[in-house]
Amino acid sequence: MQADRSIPTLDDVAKAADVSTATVSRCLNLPERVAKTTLDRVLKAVKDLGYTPNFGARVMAARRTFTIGAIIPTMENAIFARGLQAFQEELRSHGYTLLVSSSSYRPDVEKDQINALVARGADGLLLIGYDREPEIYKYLEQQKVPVLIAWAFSKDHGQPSIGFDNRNSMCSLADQVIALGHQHIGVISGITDGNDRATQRVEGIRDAIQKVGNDPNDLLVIETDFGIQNGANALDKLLQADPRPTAVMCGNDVLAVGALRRAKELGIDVPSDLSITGFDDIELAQIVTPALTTVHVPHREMGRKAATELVEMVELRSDGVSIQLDTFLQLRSSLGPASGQPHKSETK
Amino acid sequence: MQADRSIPTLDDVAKAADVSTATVSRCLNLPERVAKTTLDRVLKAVKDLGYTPNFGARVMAARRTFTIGAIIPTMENAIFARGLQAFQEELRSHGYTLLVSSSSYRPDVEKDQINALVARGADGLLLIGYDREPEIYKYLEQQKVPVLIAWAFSKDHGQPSIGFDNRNSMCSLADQVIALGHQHIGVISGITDGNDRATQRVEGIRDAIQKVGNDPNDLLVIETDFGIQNGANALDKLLQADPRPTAVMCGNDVLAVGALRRAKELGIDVPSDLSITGFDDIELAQIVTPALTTVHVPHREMGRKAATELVEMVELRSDGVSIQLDTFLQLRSSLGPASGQPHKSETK
DNA sequence: TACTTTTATGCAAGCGCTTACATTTCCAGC
DNA sequence: GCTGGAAATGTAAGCGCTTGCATAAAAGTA
Repeated sequence: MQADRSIPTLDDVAKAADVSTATVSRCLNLPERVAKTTLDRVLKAVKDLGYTPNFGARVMAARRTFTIGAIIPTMENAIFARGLQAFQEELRSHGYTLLVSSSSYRPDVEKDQINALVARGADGLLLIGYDREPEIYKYLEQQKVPVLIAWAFSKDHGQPSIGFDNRNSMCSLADQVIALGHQHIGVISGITDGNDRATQRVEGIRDAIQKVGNDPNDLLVIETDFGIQNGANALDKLLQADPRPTAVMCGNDVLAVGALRRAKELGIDVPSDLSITGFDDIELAQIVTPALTTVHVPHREMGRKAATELVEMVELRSDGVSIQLDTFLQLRSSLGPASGQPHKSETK
Repeated sequence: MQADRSIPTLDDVAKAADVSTATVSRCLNLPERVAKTTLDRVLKAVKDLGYTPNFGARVMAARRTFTIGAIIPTMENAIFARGLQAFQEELRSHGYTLLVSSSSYRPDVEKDQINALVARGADGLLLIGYDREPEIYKYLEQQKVPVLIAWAFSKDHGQPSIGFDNRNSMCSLADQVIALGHQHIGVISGITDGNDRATQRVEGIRDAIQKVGNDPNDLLVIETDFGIQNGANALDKLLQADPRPTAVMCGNDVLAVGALRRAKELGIDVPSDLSITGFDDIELAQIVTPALTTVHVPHREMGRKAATELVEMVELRSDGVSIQLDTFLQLRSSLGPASGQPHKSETK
């Protein structure tokens, strides 16, 4: 009961076990280089004193933390959660701890957090998307912290990344929408400024429009912050357009669910009066009624692979490779033929 | 372009600005105690070199990190997300950084993470619920890390906490369910072992049953892991019971949404054939069809208050107080009168 | 002008740990 | 019983920063 003595240090343990601090340190880090009997004695002392190594000191002396940092735009919903969970599990199996921060989609906050994480000695960083000030990349390079970008993939960026082609994926979905006869497509997008993923997705839709010979600039796009409510409000605006869109493509499932809800509130039937699509295929997408047509993103796989790759980078076995994952269309009932278009069940 | 020189240190800055390291340190930490001209010179050097303080060293020397750690059971869904977001925002306004880990509902993982966070110098910790090995509390006390428990409130525990009365809240909901004529209630609960919140919620239902003079031990309870799918599967089991329950009360909204989905798949109409209730009132609850009757928990308020209180504790202005928040019943359409019971719209 | 305060800076001692290198101990082999 | 090399342990020099104390410079004061 050495009650309120202060926190025990390596030194205390060394004294208790009657060895040098070096030996204690070795017991903790390279036990095989210590005689069995001393090991036992030291370990007992550690236990008796309830000793835990001071991380700051350890970091400083050993220059390694076995910590990986991740900064995601938001924790408020499932979009990043599933991938991150897989990321964490995989990291854990490699002996790393994950620390997460969320930036609320604000570049300045993200910058602070990158700083915080780096200063705290993160061995590596997982960041979402490419778009950020170049000086951040410069800083990271200078600090020699390996960075892996996730949720995006593009050949045009130097950074190693693991993700999928947001543009092409969305384009495929748009192809499908167009094939169903939709001429007037409205888009509810996340804020594209500083968000390459959102930008690419809108571009994908434009690509599809261009392919069929229409003018991509006619595309009706509403940008809005993240959130179900925002999706709902955006739909209102879209519905005022003339001609009114017959299909609304959303930049992500959350916005789509919002749009869906508002449509329901307004008595607009989905999909017969209006088609709505999402992107991500989060769990929510199959829960809502009607279930959401969306682009399926392999979140777990992405998280897992990101972890293995980042560990490789941290342990200097890799300079960082980029991996492209495949998405696929998840067709569900929220997408149907354009109203007024001929289709099977049409009676009039 | 002092290209690949190594990471700049305080020393480098001191040399560049031609002052002592102490002065540089002061410029960074107590700028008001430094002459304006030197301040400018030092700040310029800091900028030129792209200097960032080494956190480990700083922690070691100053014994403060301005970091708060939080360990939540899961990031995979919104249950903790909203509260945590508010928690983080509030912390940020006090100058603290939040680091989050998730334990996947596994006590051993949680223990590791508590260790990791403490070792990393977290100034304070936010933990969910009371139930964990006593030695963890002992360790935390020894390490002098203030801990605040959230998402639970009870007078029977020594730990300061901020939350609500899980038992009473669920009891009120059960009262309501019983008042609607439901005699056979099935329960889908999270795993109660090591989870006081889940335990309390089930107890709350038993309380309500007892109040009306029935035997609380007759209550049909299925425990299952977290997840929509698990909720769905649990419903299957519950439906095999004889007599079949007319109402299913779920330990949280996620399980409830799963049950709802399965009911829909089985062609069971909610609420006319079966009532389903949740707990938490996450966004999902009002998105599903029919919208979920649930217990509303003031997540944001809880997060915000937890942050202010924990900061008080960390800065030794408080020993930790416990705060109880109120929940309220959020009645929506997934709960109706027991089938076969007389009610307004009954025709036969 | 000489003397006391105040303000700005420097000096140097750690903070708790790791690790290269030095030293001691042990034991196989003769 | 000696000797040499391997194995175990100790010594001590940092890692990069903060901060109490000492000192120097500036500003009042009479």
